[in-house]
Amino acid sequence: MNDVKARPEMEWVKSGEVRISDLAAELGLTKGTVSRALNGYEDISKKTRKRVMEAATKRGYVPTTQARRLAMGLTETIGLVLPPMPSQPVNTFVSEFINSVSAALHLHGYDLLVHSANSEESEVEPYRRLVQSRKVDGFIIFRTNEKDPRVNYLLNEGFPFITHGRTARMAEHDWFDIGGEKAFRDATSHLIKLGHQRIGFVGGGKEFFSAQLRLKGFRAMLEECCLEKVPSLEQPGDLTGQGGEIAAQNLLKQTRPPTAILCANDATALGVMKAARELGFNIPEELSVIGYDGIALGAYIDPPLTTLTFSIEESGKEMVNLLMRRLKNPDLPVISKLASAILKLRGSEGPPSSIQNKYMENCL
Amino acid sequence: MNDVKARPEMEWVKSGEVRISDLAAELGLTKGTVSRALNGYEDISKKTRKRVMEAATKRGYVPTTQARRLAMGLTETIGLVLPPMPSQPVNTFVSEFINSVSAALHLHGYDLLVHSANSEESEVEPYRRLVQSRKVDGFIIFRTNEKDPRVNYLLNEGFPFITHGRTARMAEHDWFDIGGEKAFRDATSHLIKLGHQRIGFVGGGKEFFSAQLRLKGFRAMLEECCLEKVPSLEQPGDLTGQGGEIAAQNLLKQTRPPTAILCANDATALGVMKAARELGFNIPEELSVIGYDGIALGAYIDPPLTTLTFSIEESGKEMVNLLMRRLKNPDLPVISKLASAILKLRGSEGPPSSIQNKYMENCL
DNA sequence: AACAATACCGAAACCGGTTTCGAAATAATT
DNA sequence: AATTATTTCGAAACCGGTTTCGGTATTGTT
Repeated sequence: MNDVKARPEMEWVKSGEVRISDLAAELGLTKGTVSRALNGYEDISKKTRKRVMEAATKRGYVPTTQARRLAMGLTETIGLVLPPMPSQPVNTFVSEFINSVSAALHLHGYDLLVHSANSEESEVEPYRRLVQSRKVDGFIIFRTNEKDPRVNYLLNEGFPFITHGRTARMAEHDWFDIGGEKAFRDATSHLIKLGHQRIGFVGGGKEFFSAQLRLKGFRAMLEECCLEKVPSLEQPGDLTGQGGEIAAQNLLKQTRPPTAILCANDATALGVMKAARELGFNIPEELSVIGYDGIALGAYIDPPLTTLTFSIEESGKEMVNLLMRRLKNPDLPVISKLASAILKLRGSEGPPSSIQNKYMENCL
Repeated sequence: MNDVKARPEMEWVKSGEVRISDLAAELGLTKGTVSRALNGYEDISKKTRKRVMEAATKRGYVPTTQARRLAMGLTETIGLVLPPMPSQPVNTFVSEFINSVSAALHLHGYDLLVHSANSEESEVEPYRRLVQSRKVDGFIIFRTNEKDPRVNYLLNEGFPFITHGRTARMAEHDWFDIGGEKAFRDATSHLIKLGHQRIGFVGGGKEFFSAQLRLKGFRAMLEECCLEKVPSLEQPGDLTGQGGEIAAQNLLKQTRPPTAILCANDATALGVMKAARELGFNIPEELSVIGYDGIALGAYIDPPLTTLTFSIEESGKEMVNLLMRRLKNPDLPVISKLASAILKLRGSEGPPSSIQNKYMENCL
């Protein structure tokens, strides 16, 4: 019907127009034989294999993915569902993560299907759809909650996935996480050594298990250093900049505000810094702030944000490896990997203006 | 082989296990009939259609995507190739964009395939692979260059795509862009009205056509206001924070540094602000800075970044609409949409410390 | 030289759908 | 009642590959 190709300067053959049957006909073979020749079966003579290979490259034959996948009964595709965006406007983590996951998957011949979650429907709906229509072989889940419906659904379904972050059912599924406890112990220790005694904490909501672990590390180090635990210094957050703002206001408007604030992630820290500035606190002279994630833009703000971090690229690579292992052998026992974050000092923390370390002297 | 399902609490049937042939057998029909019944063909009696529909929902039948797509000869998938990341660490634009595109595609029943570009190979290689293996029906391209190899390749191939940003061959392909000329005219005018006379500009590299247009708008407004064009005040950039830093140093170390700097995008602006601070310039008192993109985090830095912006969500939606139109009818004439950015004042600009507006008086 | 073993390839089924075509059954027309 | 038009569905081809199975040709054995 459309023989009007209408692009005269196109000289070389349009690629992707040659099918396996064309190759077969051209070579006087059947498509089965051609297929086996290309896929390295042993029952093909070196001579014909060579003929087939050469013809394939010469004609630019590339198998149609859809057909191959249908025949082989797999999709070679991994799904990644973006959490509803409005809740996390300030986040380069996502794109950096997508990039690393996509690159890692590509090494295994897999594609990445990115799906956006509609905030009006249930959280598991996108997963259900992708599973039912068999569009993916597995999932990469991040921002996991302690009790995560997505995890529940996929576990129930027996569908492969790996989470970024631990969950209440972490013994039943593969996961990758960064040791938030240890990280926050380190960060807290660092602040205490600088002389801070009233340290605030902005969390990530009870539902985020990993964020809870950060709180745990914070508390543990406080106790270890004999600093009293002040409930009002622990504020809930939601891993967003806005949540950080609100929490910071709650902290800094107190009669005895903290001299330092630890944040469950960098986005929160940005919000905290914004609120602190608006309330007239100088950072880091009057208030130290430490974040978590190591997003690249943290280096570009004033002052540069001190943060706890683990290479996002590494994370993606690691998760993909674990997931590939699972896909190759679904019956393997559950595996997990806990990476340790490092404290990246950049300038948003320092000694408090007035150092009163009597507690420390008593204790350490 | 694995009859050890090992999940006793799983009561309801695992979804996705029923094929169209199962349905057909159960109903005493052929799969062809079932298929037509489900897809609304007119040659099916209402009675059997109802039977089929009910059986389908009852058994939870969902067609296997791969098979359907193979049969229909389309992939219902759009490709998006991420540019190499190292060059743009500070950028939430990407994830926001992916999110909006993905959501918009979903409304049309399309999936988004995100591919990462390997910086070691040619820029078009990922596109070539996706085209040849027939994994996608079309592309969404962003960060287009004036002479864009990707555009050349796809045009030559006759493969559907839409660009975010104009190119030298914009008359030959669909595109969506934001009117950078007009936007920078507005921003420049705004600065001039505030009293600025020495205004710097940090560009996005000659290869980024849209960035060039922003420069054009800047120059046009300067001329319109009878301000002399100072070549040393126009610095090249690369749309990254680092590029912004370098450019800012070049600008601010001059004997007569500018009192305001316009940046080709927000990432650049962040770099400029960083360098300015390090050189001891107060923003906005001693230096006004204006960016372009409207990334959300701009609101969370100090001072909040004034920027030119157009809804990223709108952009994604608009581009998807144009692309869908193209896919439905490849022979339609080229179409394009130019949206206009708005100047979002947030605080990183203000009047210069010493106002000397003799030029303006002469001219306006 | 007769027979068994091996190498090599063709034929056909299959993956799970869609779509065309024609035949049978039913309804409408004369 | 015979003929024609419609409705409704079955049969089969098709999309483009992969994989199993069986049958020649070729080689190896005695």
